[in-house]
Amino acid sequence: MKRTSAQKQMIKNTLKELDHPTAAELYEEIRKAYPQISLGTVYRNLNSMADAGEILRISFPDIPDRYDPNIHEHCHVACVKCGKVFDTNPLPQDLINQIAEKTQEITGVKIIDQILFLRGVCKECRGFGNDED
Amino acid sequence: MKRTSAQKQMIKNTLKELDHPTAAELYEEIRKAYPQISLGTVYRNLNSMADAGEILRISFPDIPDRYDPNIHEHCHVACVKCGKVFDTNPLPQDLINQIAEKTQEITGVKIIDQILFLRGVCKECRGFGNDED
DNA sequence: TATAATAATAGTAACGATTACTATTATTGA
DNA sequence: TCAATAATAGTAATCGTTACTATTATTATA
Repeated sequence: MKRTSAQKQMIKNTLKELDHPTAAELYEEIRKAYPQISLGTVYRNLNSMADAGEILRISFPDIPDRYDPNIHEHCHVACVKCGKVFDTNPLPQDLINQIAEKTQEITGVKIIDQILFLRGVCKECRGFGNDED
Repeated sequence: MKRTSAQKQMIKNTLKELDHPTAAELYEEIRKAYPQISLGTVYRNLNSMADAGEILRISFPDIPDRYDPNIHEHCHVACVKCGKVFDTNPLPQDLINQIAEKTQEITGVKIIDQILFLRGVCKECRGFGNDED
């Protein structure tokens, strides 16, 4: 049967404090208060929470996975320069669903997951607007 | 200045023969005719072609990148079981563009790339329809 | 409350995709 | 023909993540 642990709680709490952290970022943050925590423990707990649907795993190519305690958010943007991930909250999910349905017809692949996957350059990395807009 | 090479040509040709191959799959196929080719050479050429916009790199999380000589295709589905990638050709790109534009407003991230990222289970892996539909 | 069964952990090794490095080979402009 | 230098082959290294294993800690129950 499932058991609690101090580590699990720390991971949950720290996840809420940081903004879309990677496993490594969580690890480093928790280590400040609890140096003996293991990176494997962070991954194991993140995985089980994600599998249980308690948190969201955000997987973009080329950058480490990031995690989100807000499971209602379903679309993110990643900055190609710093790798930071942003919410895109009021997003027309219906449009994405439409596309998925059509795709299923065309390809015969039974769709179980759709993620619109946006990449760009964030304000910070653009130097607050002095670049090309 | 840029130079030609037999390897580069083989990679280009084999890319057209296979269906959305990975670098490793290309490597294995080319090795049949030219055993001394190096995996690094395959990667290097795929990268330079992709950077030059001559081919498309398809990056899904958890599976190795796949490559497509059809640069007009912009949306793919991947099977979560076998990792195969499928085209979804007549796809409403405008919808995706709409979403991207709205996202740029909300987040301030200047969007440079949008990929709708569909995952599912392909016909083959579903056993030709004897599974749940 | 003590204890036995066994989740969960820490620490480290392994993995797989990709990139980096380096000595060698091959293309090409002169 | 040949010198300059892209491109290569082969191998080592990297990085995010998972696997492994001995140890620790939780919890149901005696």
